[in-house]
Amino acid sequence: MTRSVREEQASVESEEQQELLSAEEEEDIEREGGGEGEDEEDHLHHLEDDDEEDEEEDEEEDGENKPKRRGPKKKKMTKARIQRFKVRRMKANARERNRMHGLNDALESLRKVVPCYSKTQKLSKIETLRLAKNYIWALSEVLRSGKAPDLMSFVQALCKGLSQPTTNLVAGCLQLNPRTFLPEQTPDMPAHLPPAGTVTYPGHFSYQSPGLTAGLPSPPYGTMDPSHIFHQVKGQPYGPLEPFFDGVLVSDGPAFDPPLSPPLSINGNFTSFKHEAVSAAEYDKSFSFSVHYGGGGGAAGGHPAIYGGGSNPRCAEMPVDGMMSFDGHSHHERLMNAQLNAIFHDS
DNA sequence: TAGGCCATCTGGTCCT
DNA sequence: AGGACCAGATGGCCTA
Repeated sequence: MTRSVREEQASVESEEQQELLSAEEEEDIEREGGGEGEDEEDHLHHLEDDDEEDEEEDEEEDGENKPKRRGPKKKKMTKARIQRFKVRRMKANARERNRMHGLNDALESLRKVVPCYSKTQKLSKIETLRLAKNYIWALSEVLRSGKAPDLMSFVQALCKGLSQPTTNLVAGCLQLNPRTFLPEQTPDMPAHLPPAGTVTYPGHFSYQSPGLTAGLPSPPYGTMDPSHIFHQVKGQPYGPLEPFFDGVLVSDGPAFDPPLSPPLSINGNFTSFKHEAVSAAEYDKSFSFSVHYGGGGGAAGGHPAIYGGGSNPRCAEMPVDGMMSFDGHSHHERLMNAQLNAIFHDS
């Protein structure tokens, strides 16, 4: 059953319960003070109620067989009490449903601002949270260090602690569209995006979150030049995130546990970034990374998990339709693709 | 068929 | 008292 069908069914059930609820409320009022229900008493008997009615009962029923219970007397559930309990329970259920829907909505919002958003292939709740945590951590590291990480370490930062399927999804997503991770402002930027929350610096790109929509909280991404984020730092194999990967670069699993509150420096000096030129020839030579990594060995062959996992449907058949995408190939995207090529081919 | 994921129900606890 | 929050239980759906 798809989620939408589920939700529809849930809403139908909810409506039915609303009707039932109002009907029972009437019934409750109608019956107030009358009747002594015996049928549903057993499983509701433990419930306490403060009604004045039925104060005296049950005392001699158990006799000496059971030890006397301390505390307030348990009161028998009358029909009216049962009805009130049901109404209360249904109200509580409805509230809980709404609460969980709100939680899910928030989670959906999070999915949209995290890399790899796809309408058709949604990340699970737990994976969304993990990826969001990694994303925040990686971006914070970039801000803190003031240096650009190489793409490899950035991707690995995103994938730390994620399941194999999600790792493959992230890797595949990155291959399909590197700018999904750190898009630049382009003329084809969705017009509905509000300028609010968009921080711009002279001479730099104004970064907007891929899935940012009006009404959503502004992610703390700030502004940065994507080419700086993804350029490979020569002589610096892992970039500023290197300490973060020491000893865990290849490992995959729950070992990853970055500090809960990474130092965040929003005053990072982005103007000190230098462009590292990638020639068009170099780009053309290496622009063929697709399909290279989907071998299917997973981490078994000693490779990082992002190169394997061909058995995973989430990787093998990447849903492109719902994926966040930006038309056209900008210079920056070509740079990113070139780096991706280098990464996936070198390993 | 087992396992993962999910929605929902439920009772307990805490807070206003 | 009532609502919010939480965690456990349960059952359905999907996939390998």
